[in-house]
This record gives sequence, C-alpha cells and structure tokens, in this order.
Amino acid sequence: MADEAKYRVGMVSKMTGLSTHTLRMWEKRYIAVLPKRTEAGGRLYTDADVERLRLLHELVEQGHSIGGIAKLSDADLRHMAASFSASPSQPAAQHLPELRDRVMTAIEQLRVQDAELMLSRAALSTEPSEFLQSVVAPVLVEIGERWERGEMRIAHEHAGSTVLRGLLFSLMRLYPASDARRRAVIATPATEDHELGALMVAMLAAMHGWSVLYLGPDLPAEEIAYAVTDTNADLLMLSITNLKPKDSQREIAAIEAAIPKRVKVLVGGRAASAPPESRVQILQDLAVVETELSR
Amino acid sequence: MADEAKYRVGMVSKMTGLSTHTLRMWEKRYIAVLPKRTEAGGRLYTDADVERLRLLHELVEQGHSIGGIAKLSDADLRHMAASFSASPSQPAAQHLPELRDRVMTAIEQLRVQDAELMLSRAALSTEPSEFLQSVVAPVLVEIGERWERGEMRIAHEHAGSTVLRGLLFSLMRLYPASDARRRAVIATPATEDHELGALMVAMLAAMHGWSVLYLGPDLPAEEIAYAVTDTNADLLMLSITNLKPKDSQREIAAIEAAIPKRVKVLVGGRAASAPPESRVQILQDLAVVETELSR
DNA sequence: CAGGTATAGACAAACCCTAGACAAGCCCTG
DNA sequence: CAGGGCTTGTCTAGGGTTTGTCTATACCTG
Repeated sequence: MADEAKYRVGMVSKMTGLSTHTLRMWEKRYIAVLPKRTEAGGRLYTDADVERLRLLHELVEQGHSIGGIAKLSDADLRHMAASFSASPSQPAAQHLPELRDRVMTAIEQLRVQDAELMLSRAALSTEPSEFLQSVVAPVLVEIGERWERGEMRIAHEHAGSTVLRGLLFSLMRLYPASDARRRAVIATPATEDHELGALMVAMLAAMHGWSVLYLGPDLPAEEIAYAVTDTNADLLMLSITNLKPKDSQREIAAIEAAIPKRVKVLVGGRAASAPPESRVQILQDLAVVETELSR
Repeated sequence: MADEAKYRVGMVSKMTGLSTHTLRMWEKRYIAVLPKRTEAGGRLYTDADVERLRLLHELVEQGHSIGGIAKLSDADLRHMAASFSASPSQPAAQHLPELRDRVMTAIEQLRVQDAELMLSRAALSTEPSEFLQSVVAPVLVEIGERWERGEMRIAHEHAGSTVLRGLLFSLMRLYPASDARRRAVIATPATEDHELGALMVAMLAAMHGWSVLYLGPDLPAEEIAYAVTDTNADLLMLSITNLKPKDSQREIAAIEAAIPKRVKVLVGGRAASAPPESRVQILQDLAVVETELSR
C-alpha cells in the first residue's frame, strides 16, 4: 500500500540521528541497507530501512562495530538490542528447568510478582524461542496437568496464565514492527478461547520483524478473513488447542475459502486439525514456526 | 453538489498557505492537482483539491519531497499523514481528545502498531488515572457503541481491546509492588468475561503501591474467596460490566460469605449490583477508586 | 487603467550524488 | 608498548537535481 520507499537521505538522517555521510558510507561499505533510487539517483528509504538503521545505530552506540553487525538479519539485531538492554551483566539463569520449578512454586502460592520477576528476567537473557519452549510452554502444560489431577485450583490456573499472558504481551511490545511489508495476522478461531499459544507465536513473529496484527481468541471465520484481506496480510497463523477436530476443520475451511490464495496459513497447537485438501500447514512445534517465520 | 469547482487560485493560496506560484508549479511540474478551468483559462479548484493540497503541504512540511508524493492517491496521503503523527513526532498529542480520535482511526484501519505507539507514549506522559478516564475508558466505550451500531466489526473490537489489554498489562508491570503489606485481589466473577475494567483498576492499584494479585476474568466465587483468604488480602476488587443484576448479586453474596469480614470489597463497572445488606461498596467511577486505593 | 490571472523562462538556494582523502581509534603482533 | 594495519566517521571538491520564487509579457473584466 503506502509502505513503498519514500524517505530521502536528509529525512532519514533526522529520523535516525545518523549523518547523511554516515548513511552513505554504511551503504557503500557494509550494505547495511540498500535503498531504492529515484530516476536521478537519489536514495529512497522505506520504513523498514529506517527502523533497521535505528537498530544499528543503537547497537553501535552500545559498542558493537558496524562492520560486524551490518549484515545481520533484522531479527538478530532486534534480539541483540533486547538482550543488551536487559542484561547489563549477569550469568543468566542457565538452569531453565530449575526456573520452571521455582515459577510453578510461586504460582502455587499465588506469589505472582515473584513469578513475574523471575520470568521476565529469564526472558530477556534467553533466546526467545528457547524461552518459550523451555519455560512458557512447559509451565502451561504443567499447570494444566496439575489442575486435571486436582492438585491445583482454578485460581492458580488463572493466576498463572495471567502472568504468562502479561509477560507475552510485554515481550511482543518490545519489538516494534519494522518490516511493514511482511504482515501477519494471528488469532484463534471461534470458540477456541486459549490464547496463550497464539500469543507465543505472535511474539515470535514480532521478534522476526513481522508486522503483527494480533486479534486474540475466539474470532469467527469471517472476521479473521476480513482482517487478513483488509490488511493485505501475507501470513495467517492460528492456534488451536481445545477444539474438536471436526470444529477445527470447519473453521479452517471457512477461513481458507474467504481469503486470497497467496496468503500462507500456518496452524499450530495441540488440537490443530486441517480439513483434507487444505493448503494450510500444520506446525508441530515452535522451532518449525521459527523457520517458517524467518523466510 | 459540494464538489463543484469554486475557488480561484488566490483563494486557494489563502486557504492552503501555499503561494499562487507554488500552486501553479505543483500543477505544472507534478500534476499534484488538475483544476478545472474557466472559459478564459482561470483555474477553478474544488473542495477536494483544497483538501488534497492541504495534505500535501502538511507532508512537505514534515520533510517529504513534493516530487515524491504529488502523484500518490488521496488515501495514501492520508495514511502517511496518519502514521506520521503516530510515529516519530516529538511533541506527542498532548490533547487527549484528539489522541482518542487518532487511536480510534488507527483501530478502524487495523493499524494496531500505530495505536499502541500513540497510547503508550501518552500513558507515560499523563497522570495514570486521567489517562484511564480520558483515553482508555472512552475508547472502550466508543468501540462498543460503534460495534452495536454496526459501524465496526468484531475484528475491530478484538483488535482494539487487545491493544488496550496489552497496554494495561505492560503498565501494570511497570509498577513493582512496593508495599507487600497491602494486598489486593482483583478479578471478575463467573461468566463475566470483560476483563478490561478489572485491568484498569489493577493498574491503578499497582500504581498506588498495592501488591496486586490479578486473576483475570470469569472466576467462580469459591476461587475468588480462596485467593483472598490464601493470600491474606486486605482488599478485593471486582469488575462487573455485563452480568444481569441477579447474577451479579448472587456471585457477590457467595464471595462475601466465604471471605473474612475484615476484607474490604469494592465493586465497579457498568452492571455492578450488590445484594441488599451487603458490606460491599459500589464504585461509580475511577476517581473514587483512586481515593479508596490511596488510604 | 487596475487588479487578478495566465504562460514561459530564468535563477538561486537547498539538496543530493560520487570519489577520494584523512585522522582518530581499535586490534593484533612482535 | 610500539608500530602496522584495519575500521570508521568526517570532510572536501566538483557536479547534478529539486524546488520555490521572480520576471516579463499578455489576457480578461469592469
């Protein structure tokens, strides 16, 4: 839409705080960005370029050498920036299993502040996908299991998932969308009210530079389709953990029928089930999600 | 009727702040607008032309080059102006009503990043309670109204409330519990699934130094009572916006019967309704909540 | 004729381009 | 720790491009 190249070098200089000279040198020497050109040769930067340059600037000010980071992907840059601002210097909680236990204990005792503190510390000093896989997901599963065994009350389950929801929201907001051209819509189909899976992939997508529209849980098929079409998204991700296969298939089929063919659809979650003849892709775990997101 | 060509170049100059020379050059060189002519050759601009020229003028003052934007469609121009006012502007919208409108517009267009950016910026530069009362609550109400009038889709409602939820979660986590002796439990009774009111008071409580246990929406009475008792809380706050008076009263009575007498209970929200003979206090607006919290 | 407008051409200031030079800082090695 | 080499931000020079304004001349209307 309007996300084409539009900023000239002087404007980008003001936006990023880098001199026009530096901008040109970073391009010439390290190909940090590669702006389009006008017919007369003037540089034209996109929003994504500007965001990337901001990130690079920040990292350079933190002491990285431009030559070393200029070629990294947006996702890598974002990750570096995030983990720096979080870890002035600490050994990092290397024992994720232990962290898990401590978090579970805190939730059992309804000490949510403690749980939050431990989690957010760990989140910023750990690889995001690893954090999700080794901490968030297991904690969720364990809460579910203990609740089924009657070892935990609904109050615990609520408290725990609230902590995790809040954490994931915050993490998602940590990554400002940079690449306006890669749009992803993330939601949960009608009657599926478990949003944590969706939040996890939303966070991953944001971290990988996608411009994420997170719609939350329990959305009718036509609404999801509308959002995808209206925003001209390239990717739709659904999370399904609680639906019956029949319902899952019906909703997916309805959505699929109502969106453009070029939109890629990824479905994850314990109960994900696609109709036969479907183009959608079922994702088994978060690692696969990440590889899909990074291309 | 109103789109007749009416204004001559001198008039348009005064209306747009552009010199007549500039108007002619923009037409000749970039075809920014193409006004009708009188029989003798005089330019006649329409209201739409004037509006477009105003937009172009604004964007040029923001640093865009006229040559680069003159050919864009009205929609694109509007889009650019909107997202600019959201992103890298320094003075921020100090006018809260205006901010509200801009946020609503962004939500209507599913530009959640812009909405988020504007909101979080304003949140940090505004008194929290005023922010909630002048921005968050009105936006919520307006989304609800527009949705009921059929002017907004469920997708918009979801997108909007997701943005606000995320924001409130983040704000809540901004205030680490300072006073561990003043504990508050905040939740929404069974079948009440609107959690935004609860989140608002949770944020206020956290801001006032309370140690907050936020349990989220839709919690059975015995679970709320358990949490209050188990954490030895001094205060319970409930938010009820959607229940029938009968249900509201039943839930409150059940909770009240199961918690220690010394626990203060505050209930807020549009549909708050307490049983007769109840000790609970009904709070009309957020200002009252704040005075209650600060003692 | 006055006042507003029209066209075409001329200009200057601001902006942007490339290529090369250079100094300060960092890193490695002896 | 000294020196050589690499890295990196800044500067200069010379030359295009973009853009607002100005001038000169002419038309139309009352």
